[in-house]
Parts: sequence; structure tokens; C-alpha cells
Amino acid sequence: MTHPSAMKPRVRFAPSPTGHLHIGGARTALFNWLYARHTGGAFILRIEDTDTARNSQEAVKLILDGLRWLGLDWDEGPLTADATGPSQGDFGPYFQSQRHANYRNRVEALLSRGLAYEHAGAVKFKMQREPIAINDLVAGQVIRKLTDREAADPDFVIMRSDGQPVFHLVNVVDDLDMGVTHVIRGEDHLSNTARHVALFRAFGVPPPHYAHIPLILNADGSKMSKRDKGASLAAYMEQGFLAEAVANYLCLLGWSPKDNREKLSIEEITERFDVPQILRHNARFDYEKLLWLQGEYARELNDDRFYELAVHAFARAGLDTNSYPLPYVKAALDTCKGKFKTFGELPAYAGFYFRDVQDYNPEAAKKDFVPENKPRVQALRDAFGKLDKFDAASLETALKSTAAALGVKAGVLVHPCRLAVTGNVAGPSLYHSLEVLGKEKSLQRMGRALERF
RNA sequence: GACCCUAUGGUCUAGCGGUUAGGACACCACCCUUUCACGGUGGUAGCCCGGGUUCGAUUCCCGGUAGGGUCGCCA
Repeated sequence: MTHPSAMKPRVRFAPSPTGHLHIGGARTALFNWLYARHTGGAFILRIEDTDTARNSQEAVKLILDGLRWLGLDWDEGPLTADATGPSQGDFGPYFQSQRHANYRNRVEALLSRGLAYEHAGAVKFKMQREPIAINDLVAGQVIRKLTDREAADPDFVIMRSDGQPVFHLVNVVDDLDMGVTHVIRGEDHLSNTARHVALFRAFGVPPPHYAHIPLILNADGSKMSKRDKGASLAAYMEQGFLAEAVANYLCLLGWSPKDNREKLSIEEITERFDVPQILRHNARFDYEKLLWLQGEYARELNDDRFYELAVHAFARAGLDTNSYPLPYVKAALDTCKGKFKTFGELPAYAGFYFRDVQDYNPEAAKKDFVPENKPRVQALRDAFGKLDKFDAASLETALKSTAAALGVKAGVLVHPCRLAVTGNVAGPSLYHSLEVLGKEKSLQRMGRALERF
């Protein structure tokens, strides 16, 4: 058999479909994908659905959707969430639930050679007691000794009493059968690797290269469990993050281009990425930094994608932009460009364009909707009412001259006006907002607000 | 309890025996400004501790401490 190093790299992402796609899992997939693309190798997606009690097709769908959203295309693997559905690649099926014969044969082989034995209806593998050396591409050479519990009974179950194969067995058998050359996975598997190496030896083949990547921790340094909000890739998809921002950020956790750059396209990263450069220590997930990168990418979005994502965000919030003229929608969105980060923020930021002002920011109303401001806003409304051209420049001129006539600073009029028209204290340029809303709506909203003073 | 990995400002990191320890996010101040952002300028803040090795350790070795992982008929 050809040694793994002589072949084009074949890597895989092998999640178990028992819940959402974990952010750490997404990064593992990303690193595998990067390595495959960097080396011209193959990226395989394999679904490890051997835990029949906890697997679900819905979870498979979440994995496929998440990977596709991130732009991680796989060369081999399932095309749908259906375990018996279509797939691509010559080493299928890619669902372990469909590969039972392989496992059965492998177990039989071990049994017949005396390398495994039956115990209480299950099959256990005869694990060696001597320490096993693992040459890890990230961690270096690791000598794994037995723990005290393992020393008491080093053997482990590879097939349950109900005939179902266990993770350690299927993982190794599939990596072997699929010709996987590099196993890039979370560090939580490093201790398990001794068992996997022992199994490869039992099957008479050299183990693949291993690269155990550090884990992603919560901001406080604690373990990021499935329960933690922010642990799911779907959470970022739903909040309106851009896939390129999330992917870029994930790459910065445990890997660095080393030239002080932070924002890199996936193409640049693919070119520079390599496994030996992966850091050895865990990294905390910094939401603020992700947000910053998101802002960087959001600002340079082209118009078409910006409109599409914005309209989608409004729709998700229950605001139907389709009932407004397209030029109005575009003009409204143009005033928001570069002013917000995630699209999830957009409806709250600029929803006033697509619905009446329901309520005013309470604190601001208390401060701005006061008796002494009433004649001022009234005067401003009158000035706006006399405008023939209701565009930003004219509105700005009108506001400033009104302020001058009243002997107050522009801000004195700007704040209550913005609050009256948008209900918010912050938002797009006031003059442009008014222009987009139009004379009728603007005056009407100011009039309505005047009743609250 | 045992075994394994790790350790540069609050966070992500550059550094690979001699540096004023660099960058980014966050934070603070100021500027810009109709708000919020953006942008600009400046600033606070770091090599976990203790031993070695060395002329010299953030950097190499050992120990400690701390964090993380693993020891399932979960994956």
C-alpha cells in the first residue's frame, strides 16, 4: 500500500448529526477545507450517524446548510440530508449508517486474528498497554500513556452488544477505506488518537497524519458547550453576519498570516494557510472583533448584494419592502450603507422607512419633546412646509436658517426632529432620511409628534 | 484520581537568545460631524511564578500554578 504522504492529501470533516453545527466544528471544517484547497487535495464530508438515538436528518441539514453558507464545498460526500440519498465521490456511501457491512467485516477480521474478543455481547479491542507515540502536526510528538482507569482495563468496545459499531472503530475504518491522509480535528480527540493509531496498526496500515487543532473557548475562557449562545453557526447566520466575515474571523482563531493583517479574503488565506502554522493553544471567541470584521466587509458590499441582504433582513423582521416602489427602497437603503454592522440591526435602525413610527425612544422623548421645543419644531415644520424642493440640501439649509432665526444651534432642532420622524435617537443622515420619506410623510410625522410635547 | 495539551496587554496575535516587545479588537481622550457609524491623532495596558542553561532569557530545559482536553456499549 502506498504511504499516505505519497498521495494527494485527502481530508475530511466528519460531524455527528446530533444538533446544530457548532462554531468549533465549523472552524474544523474550514481548516480541513483550507488545507485541501491549499494543497490541491480532496475535501470529504462524512456523516457519522452511528448514534441512532440522537441522530436526526434535520441536524444533517443544518450541517450541509452551514457548510454551504460558509462556502465550504466538498469534493466527496452527501448532496442531501437523506442518508440513502444521492452523493458524489467514489468512496461512498458517506453516511456511516449505510456502511455497516464494512464495519462488520473489519470486526470479523480482528476477531479471527485474535485482536478483538467478545465480552458481554459486545466486541472489545485488545489495546496495547505500552505508551503510544503520536506525531502530531500541531502538537508535535505526544507520548500517550494509559490513565489509571485504562491501566485497569485498556481494552475498549468497538461493537455494541446490539451490533452497532462504535465511533473509534468506524472513524478508523472509514478513514482507512476512504484513503484519508490527514486527520485535522479538534484537540478533544488527541487523547483518543492512541486508540485510533492502535486500530490502524491492527489493520496493518500506517495511520494518517494527525493535526489536532486547539479549541474555541467562550469569552470568559470556559468551555464552549452546545448550550452556550454563540456556539452555533446558525446564530451568526440568523443575526445577519456575512459568511466571509465569519470565515475570516474563524481563521484568525488559531492561525495568523504573521504580517499584521487581519482582513484577508478566503483566496488569500487559502494561499497562505498551512497546517504546521496552526497555533497550539486554545482561543477565546471575541464577539466584538467578529463584529468589527463584519463591519469591514459590510461596508464594501456591492449594491446588489447589499439590497438583497437588506430586503431579506427586513422581511425577517416582518417588514415588507416589496409594497414600496423600488426606487424608494433603494434610496432608503442607500442612506444606511456603512452605518450598521450586522443585517439583523437593520430593521431597528431603518425600519421607520417601512412603517409608521410606533413609539418614541422614551428617554429621548423626555428630553426633546418638551414645551420649550414645541414652537421650535413647529417653526421647523413650517419652514419644511414651504420648501418646493424637498431634498437633503434644501432641508439642511432650511433647518439651519430656522435655527439661526431662533437663535439656537442646529442640534436643538435636529434631535427632536429625528425623534419625531424615526422614533430613534440615531439613524441615517436626518436630511437624507427626510428626503427619502418625502414631504407628506415627514410633515405628518412631525405634526403627530408635536401633540406629544 | 490518572493521562495529554497549552500559557505574550481584557481578547486575538507577531516574536523563534540581545527588540524602546510590533499589530488588531476593545477601552480612554481629542479632532471630524445633524445623530449613530466611518475616518484621523494620541493614550492606558503584556511576556503566569520559581529554579536552572547562558555573558545574556519573553524566547531553551525542569518544577509549580492556572486553563483546556481525555479516560463511555457518546461522538
